Amino acid sequence: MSKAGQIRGRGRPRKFDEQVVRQTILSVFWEKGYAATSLDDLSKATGLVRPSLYAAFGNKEEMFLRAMDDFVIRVQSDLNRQVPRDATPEDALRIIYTAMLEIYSGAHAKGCLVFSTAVAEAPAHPEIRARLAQRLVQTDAQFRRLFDHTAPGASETARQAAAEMAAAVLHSLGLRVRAGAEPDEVRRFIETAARSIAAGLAP
Amino acid sequence: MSKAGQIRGRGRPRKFDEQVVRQTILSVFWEKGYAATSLDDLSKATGLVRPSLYAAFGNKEEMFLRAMDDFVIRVQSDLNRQVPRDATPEDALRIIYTAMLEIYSGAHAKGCLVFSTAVAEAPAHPEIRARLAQRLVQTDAQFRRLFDHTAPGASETARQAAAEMAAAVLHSLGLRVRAGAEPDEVRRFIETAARSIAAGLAP
DNA sequence: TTTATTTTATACCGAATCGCATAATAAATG
DNA sequence: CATTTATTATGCGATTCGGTATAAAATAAA
Repeated sequence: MSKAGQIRGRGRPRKFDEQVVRQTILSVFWEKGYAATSLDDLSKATGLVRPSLYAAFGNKEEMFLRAMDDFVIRVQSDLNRQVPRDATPEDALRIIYTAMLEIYSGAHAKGCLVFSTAVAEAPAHPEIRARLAQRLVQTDAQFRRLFDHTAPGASETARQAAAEMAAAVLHSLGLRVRAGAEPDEVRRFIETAARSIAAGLAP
Repeated sequence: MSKAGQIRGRGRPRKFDEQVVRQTILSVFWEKGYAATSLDDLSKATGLVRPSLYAAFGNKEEMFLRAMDDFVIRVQSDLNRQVPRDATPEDALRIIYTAMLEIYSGAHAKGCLVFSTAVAEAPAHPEIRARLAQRLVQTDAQFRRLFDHTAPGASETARQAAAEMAAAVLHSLGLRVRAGAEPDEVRRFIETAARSIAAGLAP
């Protein structure tokens, strides 16, 4: 309860910033994965003692679900900032994939919190699986909207096919970075993928 | 040591079949993931007591590495059995993806042991990461060879691009099944993917 | 000041973890 | 039969795990 933070409540004031702590939790899960992250890890990283973490964010799974949300928010805002409205499909894909490569190749964390970390926990945690499934359909839909906008001349089936291929490339991108692929190698992969997906929209 | 099994050694004979136990270990890791699988789980499933597991297969990470190998062997033999030598690229992709969907949609286990489970452990376990990376390049190379054989008329860059796209679709396939996508939905994804990749090889 | 409320700090719980040390057992070998 | 070797069975040990109970501290409201 009382996560508003706006109005100072009645009792003892918190000595932490909820947004900062959420970003810290995200970074720990991102770096170490779900199972390998202990509540002690989170406690040490955030400076909050375990009962405070529970009171503020619930149990470990709820913390991870929040981290997934925060991860998606960060990615989306990054993409919205970088992708111009009037790009060609090929350029848009190049920009998106390059931005994702940047995100996936962070200082410590490697790969995607959703496509590489959440995926492993999906069988055991229905909530995580549901969120992952939701993310997959949203990604398909976003690419679909991108192509509806940037390649309105292409057929509907072509746009749908391109969207699914574009999503597949994104999934593969996360995997390749997580596996430690060389950045140059990944950039080449991005280039050929953008080109061949766009080719399916041209004629 | 003494894994040959061919000649009965000197000491007390094993009362388990190594191949059977390896398949059991694979199925447990496949179903529950790496971190969520305890040595007790493996012990119960195999009927072997923990020290016997250690003596025969090493520690948990070594067991998982073996499971990865066994998984790949099973997949490869399945594909070799199903993919005809003279198929078109489109048919070959359809057959391969459909077979993989079948494998990924097993009774209990859902998804790919390599692309969904090993991926999560890659940051913490260099050996697993190395094997995952190796698997990625081998998959690319296999699709490349497939297209070299089934679409010799296409340009080299077209074949290479198609191979990388085909691998990306495979990675995405594992994710979608793991996330609980409906089989019909996945089959439709397979169909459009096979078609659009093959289209890039035709002209 | 007194009371109510919220957060923090300390300490603890029971369960589960991996790995191993040791002893009992079963076969081959001399 | 005695010895050697390999496997199995028992059990522990030290640690870590997620989660919580309880008390101390800090602020607002009465």
